[in-house]
Amino acid sequence: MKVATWNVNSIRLRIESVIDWLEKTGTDVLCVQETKVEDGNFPLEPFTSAGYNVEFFGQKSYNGVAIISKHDITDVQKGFHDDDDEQPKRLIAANVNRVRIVNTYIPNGTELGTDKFTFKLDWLQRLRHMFDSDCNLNSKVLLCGDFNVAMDENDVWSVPAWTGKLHFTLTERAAMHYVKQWGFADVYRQQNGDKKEFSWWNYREGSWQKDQGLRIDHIWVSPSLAEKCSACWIDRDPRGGDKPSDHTPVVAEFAI
DNA sequence: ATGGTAGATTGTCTA
Repeated sequence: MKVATWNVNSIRLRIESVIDWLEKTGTDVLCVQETKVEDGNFPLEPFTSAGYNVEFFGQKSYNGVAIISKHDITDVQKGFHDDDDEQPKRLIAANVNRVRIVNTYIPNGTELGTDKFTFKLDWLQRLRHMFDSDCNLNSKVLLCGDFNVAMDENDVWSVPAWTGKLHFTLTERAAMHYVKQWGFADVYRQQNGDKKEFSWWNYREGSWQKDQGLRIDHIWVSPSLAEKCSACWIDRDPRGGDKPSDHTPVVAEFAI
């Protein structure tokens, strides 16, 4: 089973390239973030025509997540259990092929010391608590998405440039590490050692051309799923195409 | 300190 995560930065604008990529790569499950569309306007038809099921949870203009799968999608959860309607649409979870898949668009944080930065840290606490209460460490659990955190020095193009900056502060990394300590392995690191590759490049400053990016899109899995992982890679092709998202897909393959 | 680009939307907000 091939599982991917991709922040598409508008599913409606990117619909053709997403469908093309799915068909070209034969991906079984694609988790997308920043769909930026209300559920009533989600472009469902292109996916069903291509043989995929979709569960989505979105809002106008901002945020929005979806799980796109060749297999049946069951036991869908949208948002945290205690969220009200006003909360940003940043999490969708479901069972696919007996794997609990949690797809998240973790808050950006905007700027250190702001309410939004605090919101990001609090959100990560809630994410950890969700695994504590809902998931068994012995079951197959996969957490993926745009985490908006680079976890170690090989995840940023320049350590001096990023030290103390949003996405790479010790505070954010510690909060993210607490989530990881539930029992997750980063399958990209497991499969690729210290390799330095990125999943996001700023639209500004010619970042893509200079390969000045961050690895902030991740696939983390529970121990029984880590055992089954045979490969994990970053597919740079979509980022180099016409009118690209600022993120590119991360893919993991499992022998299940 | 500011601006550089992009998307949804149409006056700004978010990233």
